[in-house]
Amino acid sequence: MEQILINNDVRTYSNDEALVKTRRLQIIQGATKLFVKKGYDRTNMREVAKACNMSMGALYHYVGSKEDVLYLIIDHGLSNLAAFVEGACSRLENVSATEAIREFIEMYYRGVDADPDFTLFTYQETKNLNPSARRRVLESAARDVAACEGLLRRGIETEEFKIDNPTLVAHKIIVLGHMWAVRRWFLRKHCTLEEYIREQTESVLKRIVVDSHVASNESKGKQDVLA
Amino acid sequence: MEQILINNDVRTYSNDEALVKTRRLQIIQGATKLFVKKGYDRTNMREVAKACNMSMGALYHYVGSKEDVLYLIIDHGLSNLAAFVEGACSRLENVSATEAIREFIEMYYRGVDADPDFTLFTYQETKNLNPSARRRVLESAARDVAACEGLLRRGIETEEFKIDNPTLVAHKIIVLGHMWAVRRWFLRKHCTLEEYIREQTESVLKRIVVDSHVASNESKGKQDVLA
Amino acid sequence: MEQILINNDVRTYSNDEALVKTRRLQIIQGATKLFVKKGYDRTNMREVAKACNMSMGALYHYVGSKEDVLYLIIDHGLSNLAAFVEGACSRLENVSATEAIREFIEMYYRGVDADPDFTLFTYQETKNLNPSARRRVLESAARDVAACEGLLRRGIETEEFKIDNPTLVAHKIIVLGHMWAVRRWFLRKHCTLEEYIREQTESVLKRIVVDSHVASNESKGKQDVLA
Amino acid sequence: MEQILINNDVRTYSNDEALVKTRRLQIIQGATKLFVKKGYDRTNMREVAKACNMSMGALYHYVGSKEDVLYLIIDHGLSNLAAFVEGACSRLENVSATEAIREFIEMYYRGVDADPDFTLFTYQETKNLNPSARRRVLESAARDVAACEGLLRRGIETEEFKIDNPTLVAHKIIVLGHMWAVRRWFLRKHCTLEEYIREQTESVLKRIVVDSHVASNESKGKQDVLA
DNA sequence: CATGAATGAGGTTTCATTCAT
DNA sequence: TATGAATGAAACCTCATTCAT
Repeated sequence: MEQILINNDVRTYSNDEALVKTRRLQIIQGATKLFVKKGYDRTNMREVAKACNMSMGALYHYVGSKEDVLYLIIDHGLSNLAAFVEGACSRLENVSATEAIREFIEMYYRGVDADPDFTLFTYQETKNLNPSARRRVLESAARDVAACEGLLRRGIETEEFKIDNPTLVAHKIIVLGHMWAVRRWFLRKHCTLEEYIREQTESVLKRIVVDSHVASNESKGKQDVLA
Repeated sequence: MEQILINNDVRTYSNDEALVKTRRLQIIQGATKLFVKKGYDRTNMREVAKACNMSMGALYHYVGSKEDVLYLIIDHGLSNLAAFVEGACSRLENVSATEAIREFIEMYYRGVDADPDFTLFTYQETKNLNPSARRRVLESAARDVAACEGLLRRGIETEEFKIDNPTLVAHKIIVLGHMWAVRRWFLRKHCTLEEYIREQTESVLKRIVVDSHVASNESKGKQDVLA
Repeated sequence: MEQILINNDVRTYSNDEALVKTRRLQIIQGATKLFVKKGYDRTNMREVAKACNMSMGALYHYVGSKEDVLYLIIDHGLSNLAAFVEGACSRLENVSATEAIREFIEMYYRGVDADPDFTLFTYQETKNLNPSARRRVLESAARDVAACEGLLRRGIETEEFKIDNPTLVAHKIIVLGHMWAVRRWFLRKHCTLEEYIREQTESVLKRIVVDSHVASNESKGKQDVLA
Repeated sequence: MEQILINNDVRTYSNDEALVKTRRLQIIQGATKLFVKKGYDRTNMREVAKACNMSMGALYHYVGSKEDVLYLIIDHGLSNLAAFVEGACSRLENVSATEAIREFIEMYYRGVDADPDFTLFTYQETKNLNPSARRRVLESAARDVAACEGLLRRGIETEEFKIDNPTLVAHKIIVLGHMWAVRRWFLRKHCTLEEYIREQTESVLKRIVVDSHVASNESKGKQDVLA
């Protein structure tokens, strides 16, 4: 009888961790494309195996179930995005709040754009996850909002910003980033990523920067608006 | 040869149009709840029939396939929302552009809130529609944006607004409305619909109203912010 | 509670015999066309009702089941053909055996041609009848052969014919008549009914007429062959 | 995208051609018996699977649909019969036309007798095939007739035969072969295959052989008739 | 006598998962 | 470690028949 191992909450029959990692990446890449194109439920494991250049048996060596594949994909995407966010925040500790928001938006939106399928995917398939996995996704999403909110609150403390409900503003920043992926079919026809980033950035700053600070940022802001 | 009647591109075996309408509404109401909760693919037709208080046979009297149910739901929701939008726009012909945008946002967001399941649903299940039905959904979504864009352009002509890319702004107004439904699980915890509407309204207006007009609207705007 | 009546082995709720007859003819005509085109099993009762200009309820007033419809069709066709055969035989009592066979073939083949759908139908759908109805069909078919065989035996007795196995010859005459309907798709392209009848007639007679009689029929036979 | 392999226009999920061949033969044998006994439409796939000693899933590994099973059966039977016919014709190139027809009839009828279910089947179920498969069946049937007609025309050229409409005669030879299978229920009671073959052979030859040749074949012909 | 809406058993087909090789 | 044939439960959909109107 073969030994059953659990690695990262997902079953495998292999105890070669490096191999498991490699194969699972292979699975994530193959399956994401399919799931995004056809939807999770409309894709069967034969197709997944094919897209990963594996046999069905091999697939089930590194994964315990179809839902595990979904979980791996989402887990992978969330980690990537979380790394983006963490990296951004740590690098923004020493700039002005205004500049931090500017940079955060730019980085987050570029992070979404780097793997738009993943973002679209979370909007469409999160409901198919089991409750605990779903909670993880939602918590992760909330974490992004919280990170952004942290920057906003810093600006409030330094009196650069005046915001009634920073959570709401942070949330808006985040979801408008997601929309760049989710509404690609529409936005692609009407603007570039750079335009989109500038529009959301200026819009947010105009809403939150207190008047006395506007003056100091005027030159840069004006350039953007006039560009 | 086969006795197949079509209403609205959806097959029925009945000639009684009123009955078809009633039963289909029954189906739409029963199925939407289920589909939103479990997802379209995870819900089977036996469950749908039960939720509609019908037998399977009766269900298939008024509907040709499972996908038809999806189509009916989306068609119904789009019609409702389109009616909202049209109604709004016709009533806003004689007010100032600023006031029109205020009212449009209020009405659209309340429209979304009236049936949040439907909006969430379109974000999750549109991909399961056949190409022609999917096109209809996307066109309808584009129509909402266009309606809003029309109001913005009116403001530009009257020089109330100054906007670089009105399509982009209109799109933002619309999707932030959708987000009220899609991200309910988050937003419910942090604000009411009224707050959400006010936040997006003020944010947008601050971005687009030209300075000389800000003065004239100042009293009202201040009230909002301070409320 | 309505009275249940049986008429001709088939259930009806009506006791107006004339009406039953009319409606059933209506059913036979409507259903035969459909059954021949799509096959008995592929045709549903909704389609049958439509083809008969009846509601489903009306259909079931005059017929107890779908199989009853099949039974009525086959019964009707067999009666017609049996009448043909009986009529033919009675009119042929006083002619020479050779002439009788000539006329029998002509009449039988024309009988088949008068309703080719029915003959095709019996070859395709007899197996769908219940055992007792199926036995009736087979017996009826055997009766046709027996009638023809009777004419052949008459010729043997009068020494017009010399036949080893009259049953076999009679059977051939009958099935070649059926083939005119069953293989219509092929024969239509290569001959007319008249040619077909002449070919089978001459072929049979050449096989069975004793030499001394050939002389007496020579003039007519030659004409046919040379025609 | 989907891993669907096609062999012979019929879907399979297996790459192992030999296995596919084996399993399909298994399916053909199991299903033919059932389809002939109960009819195609009255037989369900569960029964087919059981008759083939397979699970439903295994069945659908080697076949894409129920209609595919029908198609495989008919394709298999047609190939067998075509091989018979081709073999016969090639071996008959160097014999007299009379002898060729004798042998052709013998071989064709024995070919029908080797798998009478198949012939009966084509008469009953061809209509259930999709148009393109149906055309193949009809073309194949026409090919048999054409092969026979070729032999007849050879006899006409060598002046062994005199025939007005060789197509019609060839057609008769073929369908009377089919009738041995289709009307087994009748013929079995009245003659053996050998008698049936002799009867049709003599009948045909008497019809087509020109008088001067009859003499030369007289001895053999007489033997046959008297046997 | 006539209607056609309703029923629900049973049909075909798919697919996640296992296991012998 | 790797393969892919096999399983069978469960999905969608049809349709003969009944019965309230």
